[in-house]
Amino acid sequence: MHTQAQTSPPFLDLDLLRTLDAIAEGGSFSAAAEIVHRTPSAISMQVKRMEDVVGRPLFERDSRSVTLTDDGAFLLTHARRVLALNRDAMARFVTPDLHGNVRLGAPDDIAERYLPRMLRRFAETHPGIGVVVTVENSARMLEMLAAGQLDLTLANTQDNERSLAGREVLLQERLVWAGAAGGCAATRTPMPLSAWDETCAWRKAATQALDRIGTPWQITFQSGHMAAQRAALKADLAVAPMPQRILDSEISEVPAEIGLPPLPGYAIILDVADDPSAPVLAAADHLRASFALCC
Amino acid sequence: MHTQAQTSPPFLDLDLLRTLDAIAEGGSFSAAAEIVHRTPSAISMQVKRMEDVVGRPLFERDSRSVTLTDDGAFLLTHARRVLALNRDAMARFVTPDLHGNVRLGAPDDIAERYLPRMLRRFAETHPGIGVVVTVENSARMLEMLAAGQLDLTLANTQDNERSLAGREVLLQERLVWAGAAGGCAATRTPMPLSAWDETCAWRKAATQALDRIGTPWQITFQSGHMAAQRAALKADLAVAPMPQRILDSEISEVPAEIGLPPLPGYAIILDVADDPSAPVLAAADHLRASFALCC
DNA sequence: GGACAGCTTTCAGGCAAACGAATAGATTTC
DNA sequence: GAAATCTATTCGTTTGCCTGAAAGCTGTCC
Repeated sequence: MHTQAQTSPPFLDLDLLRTLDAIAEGGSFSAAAEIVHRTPSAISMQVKRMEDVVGRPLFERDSRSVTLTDDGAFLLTHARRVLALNRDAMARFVTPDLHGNVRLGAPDDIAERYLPRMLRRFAETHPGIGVVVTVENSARMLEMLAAGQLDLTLANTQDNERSLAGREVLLQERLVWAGAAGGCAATRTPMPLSAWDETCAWRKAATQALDRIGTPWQITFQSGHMAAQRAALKADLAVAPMPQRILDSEISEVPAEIGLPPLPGYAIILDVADDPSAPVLAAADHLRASFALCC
Repeated sequence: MHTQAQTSPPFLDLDLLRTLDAIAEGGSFSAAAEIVHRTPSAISMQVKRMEDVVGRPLFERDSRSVTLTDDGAFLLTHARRVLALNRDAMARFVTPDLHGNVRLGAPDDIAERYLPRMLRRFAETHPGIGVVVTVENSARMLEMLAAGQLDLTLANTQDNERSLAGREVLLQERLVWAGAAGGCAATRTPMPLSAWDETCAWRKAATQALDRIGTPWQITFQSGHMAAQRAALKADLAVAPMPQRILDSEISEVPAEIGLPPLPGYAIILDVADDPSAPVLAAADHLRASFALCC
């Protein structure tokens, strides 16, 4: 017997997942074949094996080109997570004694909520690399990156086509109207808003949405610190556009009955300076892996 | 040439990682062979291949038994993450159209910090299953489970033999004395403690440890909400027994010089009602996978 | 001390996967 | 409209991994 006992779940080998990723990247089986250094026939058979394991088609064959099915797309995001995780782990062995400093920028909501965890694990895999974190607003950090003052940076941005063009997206998420649980700030006129400064992507999204439906608003609280923003919301001083994930027992989404306009999504992007050093590349890979997992 | 081009990083196939996990679980190559339904010789060769890829020994051979090296242990945690991620993704295909509701209980520190992420990914893999979360203290939730008001629950407990007997442990962690970074609350007499109510496993562990060395203490802050606890710590109002993972830039471990007694570990357990439905089993599996990943 | 029972490892066969070449289909090109 | 060129797939051949048997090793039992 060579079939897996049904006690252990089926699994797709990394080899197959890498092929899936290559197909998505290259756009065709033959392009993928070059990427993974195999023949097109091998790709074809690997795809067949994958479809066999999951029991569902992963591609729609147009006899000219192939496109991912929903199941294929799902498996692709899974594949990318696993591959990033793998790269991250292998870094410990292939680049054992990488040394140097990495200057990383991050907006404070990310710096506060995600970076501690992520950088702790990075220190495990890359003990020789020091990370210097600069916390500023997203626009300022992109400037610093361009000016050579940062090696790589995370940033928040709106998730429309124009903003994301050519950018590497780590996370996309819906913005919601957040306010004190049970609070009434959203019912006041003009509506009190808490926000970062004018460059903030969330602020722009919120004010544009309000202007579109003609709701008057007013910035009543402005701070560059997430903690201060949260305090303002908890005190019911204002409402604010926030990523869904910051909601907790004290800060909740403003009920739909209030009639606030829907907010667009936003994205966290990763931007790396030109001609990055090996430590910078390692840090970038680690961030990719961490975000792929922890969202 | 069949060696990987150096452009693409080396990788260990899931097959090999599963073997590594099986060795750790079984304690020997031959035990692992039974687990993965292979012969001992295959295990031996797989290990050799793994060591070849990473370029370092993963096991120390005692000629009687094998023990993991540091590199091996590192790779094992990586392997378990990847395997859990895989099981989770495969659930979409092996249990395609599961429908129903799951009533899940969780203490608020877990509900606030972990569940949002975990449940979002669960919704991806099991779109037909709705999850209703109840947040209460751990003791109350075990009662509700016994009363049939919950289908499964997470709970905090001390990690001694008696508490864990027959329980499924998802996470074990050290408790530390947490206080404001640079704060002095721990030096006051009696020592001000922040804690949950009397049923809380952490509180019991802390007060017992203090009583044992005769340090006077006093509960100066009591709340059923994690956020409120954190606020009390940040304000240097009190110290509290906390899992290590909640430490951040504002809340840090009380320095050893203060002389506080060592705290026991604690555990997060998963308890499932008798005769669970298929959706409940799927949710339980997802929680297992998520916890294996996120710590 | 010798036989045994564990363990890991090595060494010959079998089988599944990848290669290379050829096939089939569809769009582009002149 | 026919050749050219791009796809994905199928057909034999070769390579790599697993199996099974046998060997080396080290403690244990009688």
